[in-house]
Amino acid sequence: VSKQDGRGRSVTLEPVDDPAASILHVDLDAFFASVELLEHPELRDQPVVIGSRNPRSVVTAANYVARRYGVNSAMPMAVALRRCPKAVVLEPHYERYTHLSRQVMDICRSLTPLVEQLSIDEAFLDVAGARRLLGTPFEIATELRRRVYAETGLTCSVGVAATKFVAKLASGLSKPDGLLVVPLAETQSVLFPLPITALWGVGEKSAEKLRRMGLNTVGDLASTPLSTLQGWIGEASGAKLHELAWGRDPRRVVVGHTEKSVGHEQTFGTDVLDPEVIRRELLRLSGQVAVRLRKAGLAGRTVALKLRFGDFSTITRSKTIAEPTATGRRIYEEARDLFDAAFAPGQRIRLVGVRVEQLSEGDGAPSGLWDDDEDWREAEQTLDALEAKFGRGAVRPAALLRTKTDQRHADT
DNA sequence: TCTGGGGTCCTAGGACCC
DNA sequence: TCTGGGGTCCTAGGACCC
Repeated sequence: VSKQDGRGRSVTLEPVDDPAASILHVDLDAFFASVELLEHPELRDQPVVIGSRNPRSVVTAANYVARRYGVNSAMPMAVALRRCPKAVVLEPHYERYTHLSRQVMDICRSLTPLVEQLSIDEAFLDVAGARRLLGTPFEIATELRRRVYAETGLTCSVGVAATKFVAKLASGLSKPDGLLVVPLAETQSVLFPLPITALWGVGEKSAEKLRRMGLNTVGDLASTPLSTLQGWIGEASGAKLHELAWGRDPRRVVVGHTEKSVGHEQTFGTDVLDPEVIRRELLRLSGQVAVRLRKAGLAGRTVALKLRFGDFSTITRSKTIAEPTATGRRIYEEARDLFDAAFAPGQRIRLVGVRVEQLSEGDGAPSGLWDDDEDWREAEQTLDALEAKFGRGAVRPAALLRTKTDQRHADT
């Protein structure tokens, strides 16, 4: 079968099989947009863009009709609407996406336990052990695509190869609604003609650097001596890219995934000059981060603050503390101190973010007294108000917690 | 009408230790 | 007597991915 991909290139799809190619990469097509179209089938042939209405928003997803106008994810909404004024803009509904994502992942897991979820709309499957029960990887991929469509109404693309990287590449080449098997023996002939940006980890900056060195295709990169490459782009990146260019990728499909950091950030509708507004936002973000940490049973030792200024320049400041924490109060205190040290009056703040790193399985969260997150938030707000009145450090959180608990007992 | 929010990984310098 | 090499941790910045 021969068909066109999203960029008008011709892609050949063959029902080939190769025992060495047992890794599947599943990728839902234009996921958020496709989900919204399930609810609005009448818009199917119109350009549809997902994003919020606020003036600083970006495109989170675009259907294939909109992409023909040059509209893509991460593009400022203003630019997207300039390119495609007739685009229908729909607000995102994350609960729907999460729900459908779960359905699709369940279908994957019914085929093999070796499923590694990469993001909300992507997963790797290793079907080496499923061959005798379910058939060749090609047959399994076909069945997977059939079931995803039958059970959710969504189309997906699947790449099949011997490695994760090539499988992911293959799903991208087959998009939308495609299936592409790259047998081990054909890996290099598929890889070498592709532009260097096809390599996982080569974005615009690296591509520009490599092009200046005369490298335009994956094949060019493969034939560059490793040490030369490392001299240009660094030890680790050089080695990794060189391996990928030859189609070598030792990463296995792993089922569990441990988070390394948890964070939240917020861009203001208009830049903020008042540091008190920033501190309030820091308190809110710290609380959100803490809630997520406690829900995951985690605590962290490093608190990182992120500030983006009116001119879009961005700084980060971080502080590592001795004991892991998962309380909004503690996270906020560090974030606020970092902010106070970094902020100079007159600066316009566009974005503020809080992230907690160096996570461990945490008894950093005091449990028992306050395991209810609503109570936490309320306590933190109360504390904030008291500090505003009596000054920082004038209120002992422990005392407040006790008072609050006593009061609840009294109410009961 | 110019730039979201969630992340991961790498680099590089300095402090510190053996 | 003027300065090695290996390792870890911390901090800041940046590229990249979805």
